[in-house]
Amino acid sequence: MAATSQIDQQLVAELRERGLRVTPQRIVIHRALCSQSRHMTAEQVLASVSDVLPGTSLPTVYATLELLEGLGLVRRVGTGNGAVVFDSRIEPHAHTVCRRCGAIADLEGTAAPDDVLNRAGATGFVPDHAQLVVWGLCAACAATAVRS
Amino acid sequence: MAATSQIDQQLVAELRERGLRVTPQRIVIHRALCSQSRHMTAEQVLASVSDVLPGTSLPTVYATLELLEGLGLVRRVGTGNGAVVFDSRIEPHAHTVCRRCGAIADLEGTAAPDDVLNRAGATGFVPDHAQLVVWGLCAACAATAVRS
DNA sequence: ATGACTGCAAACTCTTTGCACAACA
DNA sequence: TGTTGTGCAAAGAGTTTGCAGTCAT
Repeated sequence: MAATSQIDQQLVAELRERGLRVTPQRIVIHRALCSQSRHMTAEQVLASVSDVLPGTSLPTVYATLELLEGLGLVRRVGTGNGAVVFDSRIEPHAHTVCRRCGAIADLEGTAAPDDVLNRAGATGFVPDHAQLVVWGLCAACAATAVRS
Repeated sequence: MAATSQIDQQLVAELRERGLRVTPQRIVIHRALCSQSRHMTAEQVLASVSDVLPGTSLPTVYATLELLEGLGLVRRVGTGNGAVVFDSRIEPHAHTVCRRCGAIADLEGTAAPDDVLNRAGATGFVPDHAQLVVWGLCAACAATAVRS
């Protein structure tokens, strides 16, 4: 694991600070999430990681994703159609999900309103993150749907 | 299926209009979702339905929930922690999900901003529904967390 | 040296599918 | 009466668990 990039350094610092071990798998999985196009499933992470670190197993991927989520370096996005993807973008942003093909895309410049967090807090709930998912048809699927 | 309530009538009308059959299972499953406390899992729906209609099967519950979702009478809410629940409230409203105990609650008076739908539409995406989920700790879990 | 982490295999949960029977229209 | 819908059983996908060996510290 040479060529310690800035991305890696952040992870290593977080791990060291908590007395957790720095392993090649954790480095590579974190890199995969940060560098690849976003919204990766566990399977996609494994595929990406396997190029660099053959033999890596799916249980390790899941364990590491859970760890990274706990460190706040990765977000889990659940769409409700059964798909769960992991996103390395921490800043609040919405996602669009196509009902037909399942494609997930970022929606830039759309944060969940503070209003919602405040309202949640008023009920005694302690919010830490808001996730906004927009359902519908992506441009490609909408085009074919019209034709039918 | 006597005692046709207003809830039932809406379902029957929708089914008839599309040439679909009106079956006891569909009536009872729809009633369960509308009358019970909200956010039911498929298993919970089955349990509730089984009191009235013993022998009802899980595949039928899933098929009917999918049908009702297609009719717009029920919403599927995916939280990302693996739980998928069904909600009979159609009006836009947010949900809070507890990271610790998994409890799901409604957040009144919080619709996803039109802004988001407009922005999604600007990308060619055809939105039909926005789902807003707030992650954090529910009041009960937050209280015990502080204590530790 | 020692204890945490990984890999393998298997188990587990949730959901869907195939097919024969039943029942709505 | 003709299909559509249901129930049963089994398959399928995705994720988690147990355990032995390995590796970071």
